[in-house]
Amino acid sequence: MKLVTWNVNSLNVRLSHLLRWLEENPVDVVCIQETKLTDDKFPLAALEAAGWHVAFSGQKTYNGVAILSRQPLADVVRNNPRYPDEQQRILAATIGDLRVVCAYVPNGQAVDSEKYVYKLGWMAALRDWLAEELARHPNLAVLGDYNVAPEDRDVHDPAVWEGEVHVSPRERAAFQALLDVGLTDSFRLFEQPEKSYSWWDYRMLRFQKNQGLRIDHILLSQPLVARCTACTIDRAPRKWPQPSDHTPVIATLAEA
DNA sequence: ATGGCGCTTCGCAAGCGA
Repeated sequence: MKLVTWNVNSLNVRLSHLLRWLEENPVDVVCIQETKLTDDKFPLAALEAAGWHVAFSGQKTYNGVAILSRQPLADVVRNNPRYPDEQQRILAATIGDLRVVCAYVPNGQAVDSEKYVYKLGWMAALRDWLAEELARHPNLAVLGDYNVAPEDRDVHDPAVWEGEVHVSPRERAAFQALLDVGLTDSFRLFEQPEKSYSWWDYRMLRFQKNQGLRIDHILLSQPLVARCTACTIDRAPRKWPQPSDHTPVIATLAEA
């Protein structure tokens, strides 16, 4: 089965991209970030017509997350129960024998800004909650836009980015703390092309020059690591007209 | 050093993203 994470940067604008990509790519679970839609505006009918079970949690203008699944979703949880948050950034659901968490980690804006402090606190609370989720659900997959490039090889030019938001030592430590509860970055289980990224700035021809960051990740608990046979980034939709600045990341799991 | 682009909104400029 295939699990996907994709920050669509407005589901309103990108619905046609999403539907096209889903037609071209037979997958089972899709975690979406930055829907930027209140729940009353969510395109539920279009996605159900395409054969998806859907859970979503949105707000006006910013953030918003959704999970699409070929199988029914159960035990849907909005937000981190340990961290009251007006911003809609987390959705969890049980799908078959998997517990799936869709996460949109705060951007952080600039190191030491108010938003950066929020990001670090938010990630620490996520870690605490994921430790509990993992105890309840050994088959845990956490997919999302983490807004952290874990290592220098995930950054097109580490010298330019040194100390900046997305790569700062405290953000990388907060990301490592997520792994330390018992999760693994599935992308690095496998040989990967050099200069693999999942986001490129719209400006300055960053995509054409492949000057990006790898900030969208699929983290797997140990039993799922044992089942994981591939993790890839699909750059194709970034080349379509009016693309999201992020591109899908796909993990493949063998049946238990 | 700056801005470049794109999306959003009680739009016509500004906040935010990354």
